Amino acid sequence: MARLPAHLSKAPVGRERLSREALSELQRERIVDAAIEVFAKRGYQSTTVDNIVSAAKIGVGSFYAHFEGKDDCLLQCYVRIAAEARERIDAVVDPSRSWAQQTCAVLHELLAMIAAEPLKARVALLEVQTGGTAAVALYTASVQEAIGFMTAGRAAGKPDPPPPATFEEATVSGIAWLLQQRLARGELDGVEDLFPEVAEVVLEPYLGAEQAAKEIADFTAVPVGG
Amino acid sequence: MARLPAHLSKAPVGRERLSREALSELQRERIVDAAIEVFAKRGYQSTTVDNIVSAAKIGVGSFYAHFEGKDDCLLQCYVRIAAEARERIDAVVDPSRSWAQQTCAVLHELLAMIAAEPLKARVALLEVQTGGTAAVALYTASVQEAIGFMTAGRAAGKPDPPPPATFEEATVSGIAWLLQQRLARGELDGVEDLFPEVAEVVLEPYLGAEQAAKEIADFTAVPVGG
Amino acid sequence: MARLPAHLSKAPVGRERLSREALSELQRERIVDAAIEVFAKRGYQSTTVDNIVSAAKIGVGSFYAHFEGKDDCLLQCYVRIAAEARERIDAVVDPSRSWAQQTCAVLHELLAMIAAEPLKARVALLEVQTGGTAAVALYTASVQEAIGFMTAGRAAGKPDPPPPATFEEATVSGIAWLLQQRLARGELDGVEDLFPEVAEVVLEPYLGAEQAAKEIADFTAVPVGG
Amino acid sequence: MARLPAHLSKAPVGRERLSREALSELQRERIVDAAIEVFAKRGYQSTTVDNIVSAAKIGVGSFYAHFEGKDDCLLQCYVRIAAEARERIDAVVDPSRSWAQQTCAVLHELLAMIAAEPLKARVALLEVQTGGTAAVALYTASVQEAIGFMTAGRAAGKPDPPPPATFEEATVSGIAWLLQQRLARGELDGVEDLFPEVAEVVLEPYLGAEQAAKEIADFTAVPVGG
DNA sequence: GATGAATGAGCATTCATTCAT
DNA sequence: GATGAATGAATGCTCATTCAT
Repeated sequence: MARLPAHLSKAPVGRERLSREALSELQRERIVDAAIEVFAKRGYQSTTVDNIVSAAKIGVGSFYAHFEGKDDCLLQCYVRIAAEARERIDAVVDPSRSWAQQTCAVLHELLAMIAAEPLKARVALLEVQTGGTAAVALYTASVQEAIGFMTAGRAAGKPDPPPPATFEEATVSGIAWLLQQRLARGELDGVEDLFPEVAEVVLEPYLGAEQAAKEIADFTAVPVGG
Repeated sequence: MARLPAHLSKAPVGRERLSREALSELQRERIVDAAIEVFAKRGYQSTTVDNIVSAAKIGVGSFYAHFEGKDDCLLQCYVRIAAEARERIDAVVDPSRSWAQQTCAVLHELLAMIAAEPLKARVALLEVQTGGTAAVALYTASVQEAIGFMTAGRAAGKPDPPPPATFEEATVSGIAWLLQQRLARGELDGVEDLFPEVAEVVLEPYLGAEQAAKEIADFTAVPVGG
Repeated sequence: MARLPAHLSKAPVGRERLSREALSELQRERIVDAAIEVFAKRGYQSTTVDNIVSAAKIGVGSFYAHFEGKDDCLLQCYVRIAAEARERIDAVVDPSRSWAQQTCAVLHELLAMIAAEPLKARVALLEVQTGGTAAVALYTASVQEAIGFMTAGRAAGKPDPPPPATFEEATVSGIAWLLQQRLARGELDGVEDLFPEVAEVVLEPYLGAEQAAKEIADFTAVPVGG
Repeated sequence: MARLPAHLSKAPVGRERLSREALSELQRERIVDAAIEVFAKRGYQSTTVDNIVSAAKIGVGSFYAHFEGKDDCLLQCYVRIAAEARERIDAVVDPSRSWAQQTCAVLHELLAMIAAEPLKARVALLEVQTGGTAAVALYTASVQEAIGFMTAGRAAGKPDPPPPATFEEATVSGIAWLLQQRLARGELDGVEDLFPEVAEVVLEPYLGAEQAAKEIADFTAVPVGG
């Protein structure tokens, strides 16, 4: 079937239902894509609504039809990136495998995503910090989730003595920071090569150096957890 | 009492020397004090020069006589806080003692400072991040210095196997982040109680769990390293 | 009456074409009109953007949508006035007639314009001088053009001996100044009566007193060169 | 007698009278000198009081002790330059000589002064125009005086027919303009070489080309009117 | 008399947001 | 639904002027 121009495509009723609901959603996606790029390149604070609007090739009015304002747009960018990341990570984590292998898979995928889409990473890790209370809250929630996941390692590794209560928080934060710094400095090449180190930092306290190294080696042998 | 010529009217000789040169410096200090509070309470980005000026009870002109602009003001706030921190830490670190004890002293003093002056901590750890390139560079330098200090632990503890290359970076960043989060959430009570945990996170990888615990216990017994 | 879709609501076909493109141009004209008046009445230097904005009854933002700043606004005022003047002069000059008659026509029209629109004259002759390099350059170019036109009189009149090289420059400048002074002093009444004198000052050196007087009399008899 | 430092020189009563009155006057001269240079180099409008104060190496307070404000300072600069010019011209004009020779002497000295002190010329001819009503009025008065002097040529030359009423105004203005333009463009080299042309423009209408050339030649032979 | 720190009104400019078309 | 012209509050900053020392 030939592709019709958008303003004529509404005719078929089934299509219509789709149009109303999803056409708008499609447009929003387009804007979010453009916004992510602009936020990443100019920084949140010095991005103007006009910058986004120009990049997305829409009118200002359309922007405000989709977002409550600049804050909200950043929020939605974050939500989108987080959802994508979540999806990719879920696709890669095999719940039947050990916590250590799952952790390796998560970390590996995380680094792969950052390497593949540094602009998104920059928005999700860096710019979100300057986007006001709501954005920071969302980010913090993600960090908390990661902390939760990591804390499961205590059950898995039964470390003796157990690390202090704040250990997971410090570690997750530390890794997030590490990645931010690389992004801020533009040192993106080889982000993936950080995997062994990062994995070691996470696993060692639970499993001990020897076992941690073994798990990492195992994972590296068959990366996607297959 | 007869009015004396200006240059004679200030009895104590020392006072006069102070006048021109240092009176201005005193004023700058006053403004920096006010600015720190405002930056901490409103956030750097949403602080206006006028906010600072009102808080410091000076005219706008005076502000610009002391600072090149808002950026420069934040910079000077950071420099001031960093210098103070450096001074306090130097006062507390006894170079004749072991690396572990020195580290404990640094961490303990750091937490004490944060607990005592959370506003300054917030500016130095949080707001400085959104203050433009120069401010971030300064902050990064401080972090690097801390990383350098921590790396000295490798020689002290001779851990086998040694932690990965990025370990120190991740740990320093992690702790900075941890503290930032508490500050951001306003969870300041008990910041000092974090000392044992934080110290453990730092010492354990170099000294092992047992020895780390011992050092912390030793330090806690005679805090200021006396 | 039923509400029509926007693109049909403007009955005359020609109107629609005008809309987007020219409506903005129309607005700019309105602002320029207002700006000319304000510049003339307050002087360029002590005119604020706000003065213009108030006079034009627009928002500040609209001003900056049309002009790069105050400088640019003056520039555009000058360009507009110069274009109008050029148009009127072209309409009045008959290239088939003698240089002397053309010169009379130019001078006469010039004086008529000044008499009719003293505010524009004031901006074009006076305020433009204080409007920065670009504005002065434009003005200087106009003066040079006038000098070029006048120099053609050497071929027409074959004066013996010829006037000195700087004669035309001094004369054009002198007349410009004369008119400026009258404008500055507000002595605008009867500017047109200056025509015989001004024309004599210009023509005499090329044609001699007698012939100059004759040409002026001829012109005055049938002003618009008909 | 040895020169004492200024603050000790008041002792002798006679000196004291001088001090009070003239010391202040001397200071004012120094400031005016500095101000002329600054006005000439930066333009009146973009000169700040601070610029002048720095150049004159005085405090702001002293500036306001001598001048009512920036306007007044320009005014006094103009007055000073005009007085100097007047003095130099008076020194060079021999009232016993013919009007033509006196005119030559005036014009020659004028050009010499401009060549010798272009900064002063720039202030007196250019910057004074942007210095507000009072300054312009003063300048206009000078021009009027020159017009008066020139009009005396009518009696001297008995031109037939006499030039139009505005002739002198146009000529004086034209020459002033000519010189301004050279100053504005920085084309100062050879300003003195303009003398023959300028003199011809002024003399010719009264004396006719032949006689004018003769007077100029006579003057050039023995320049200073001796 | 001289100083310069302090003042704050005033300015040009930006940009998030609205709304008529 | 989409557009973008118009808005105007808000901001950072300058500089003429004052006044306590």
